[in-house]
Formats: sequence, C-alpha cells, structure tokens
Amino acid sequence: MREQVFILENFKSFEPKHIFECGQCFRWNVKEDGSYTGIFGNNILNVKKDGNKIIFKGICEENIIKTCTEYFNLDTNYEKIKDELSKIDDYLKTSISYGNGIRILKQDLWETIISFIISANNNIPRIKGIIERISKKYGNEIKWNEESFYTFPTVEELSKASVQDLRELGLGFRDKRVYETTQMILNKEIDLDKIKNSNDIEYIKEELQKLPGVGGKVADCIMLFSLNKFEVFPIDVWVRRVMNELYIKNEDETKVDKKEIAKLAQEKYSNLAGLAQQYLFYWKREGA
DNA sequence: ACCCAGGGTCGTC
DNA sequence: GACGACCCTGGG
Repeated sequence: MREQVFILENFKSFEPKHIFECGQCFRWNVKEDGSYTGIFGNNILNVKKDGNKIIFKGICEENIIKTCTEYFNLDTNYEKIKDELSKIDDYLKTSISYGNGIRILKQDLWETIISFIISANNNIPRIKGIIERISKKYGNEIKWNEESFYTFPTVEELSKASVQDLRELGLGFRDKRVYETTQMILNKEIDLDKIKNSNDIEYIKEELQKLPGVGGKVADCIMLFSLNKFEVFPIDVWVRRVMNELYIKNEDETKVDKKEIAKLAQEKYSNLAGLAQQYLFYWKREGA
C-alpha cells in the first residue's frame, strides 16, 4: 500500500487533541509536533493541524478521502450541533468552547465492544496499554516509515487467546469477559451485522448487554462511539460528578441515582445527549 | 510503605 | 434493588 495525503482547508470543528483525547478512542498517540498517529482497521494515519489546514497522511486500504470522511464523520455539521447545544445553558456553552473541536468517530463495532469491556473500573493509560498488547500479540503488523503498527485482531484472531493468555496481557478480572464475549460473537450467538443494520436503540442495547462485561454504560459507549447514536448518554464517574455539581448538588455524588441523571440528560439534551456528555466529560476530565 | 481511584459489571443477599 | 468484590497500575 502506498502513502496517500488528504488536506482539508478552512474546515471548522476539528481539533486533533479534542478528538483523540476526549476518551472515545484508545489507539491514537500524540507526537512531538502535536500531530496524532493512530491505527484503525488496516489504515494507519497521521493527523496534523497546521494553521487553517488539516493534513491527513498515511496508508489506507481504500481512498483516503473516503476513509477519513467516514471515520471522522466529516459530513456531520458540528457548527449546527454546537449552536443548538449552546442555547441550552451556560454550563454547556462553556464546556463546548473548551472542547470546540471534538468530533465523534465512527469506530469499528467489534473493536469498540472489546475496548469498552476493558474500560470497566479502569483508567485510560492502562486501557491503552492492554489494547496495544492485545494488538501486538494477536493482530497483524503494518509498517509505515520504519515504524511498526499492529491492527486490532479480528474475532477469529482474538478467539485463539485463552483466558489465561488474556490474564497474562494484564486484563485482570476482565479476561473471562473478553474471552466469553469473543466466543459468543464468533459463534454468531450475537450477530454484529444485524446490530449494525438496526435503527432500534432498545433492541441494540438489549443485544449488546447479552455480552459478558457489557452493562448499561458500556453499551451506551459502544452505541455512541461506534454506531454514532447521538441520543444515548453514557454515565461514568466523571459525568456523574459533573452532572451532580452543575444541577443536582447532592453532597455525596456516589449516592445520586443513575436514573435521575439519565432523566435529567434526556430532558435537557434530548437527541444530542451523547454529544453533550462528551463535551462535559472532556471539560471535567481536562481539569476545568 | 500505604492507600486510593480509575469511562462498571457481576454475583449475592 | 442495594452492596461489596474484583486485577492492576499510576499518583498522592
């Protein structure tokens, strides 16, 4: 595969740091020049913002423009979305100005399922390390500019890992969950194509939660970061914290019922709840 | 050295 | 429906 380049000029709502560090993805790493390099599918890409230009460079299986347009949701109008969300209240307005260049990626369903099973009661640096080790052991090597990258393993490739193998890669108690989920998908007990082709949120969430290690929050993340269901609202410790601070004001945030937060999010943010969640998450986590 | 918390889920009461 | 356990690692 040869290297391709794609340059966007004067494109609004695109900031690599915001996109890659808002917690939706785990395989993008910053370089010294502020650009990010990552691997998705069999594509390796470097994304650099230079003045009014966004430069995509790398090796893609297909046309780089098509690949980037899909992966970065370039056809989605974030200006319009941000305008709409900014009107809701000043908290959201502030969080949006903080993470103004966030875009939700369209990531591979299978990879996103496994990644977020690993995310349970875990921290981002460790999650990234685990996924990298899984890819190095069970994925395939692709070289670009003398550097080696490893694809995330396919279902078949990862199915060769035993529970013990996974434990040795540092998954901890998530080893069994990843193993069983992989087997269920391999055996077509859960049909990922059927999920991809469905528009029924309730059906999708129900199906995803049949997988070991996938509860409500992980299912929401999968739906948001892979299937781009912008109306779902994943509630993790950070979002619980910020929602309590801003609106609920309970003295003990751990006592706040998730249902109360979900209801509030639905009322306030409605069909853009997932995006609101992402701006709030990034704002809170980056130390606002 | 010790303790705590991290993009939660699961089994048990 | 609440409650504690759970692998492991970086940071206080």
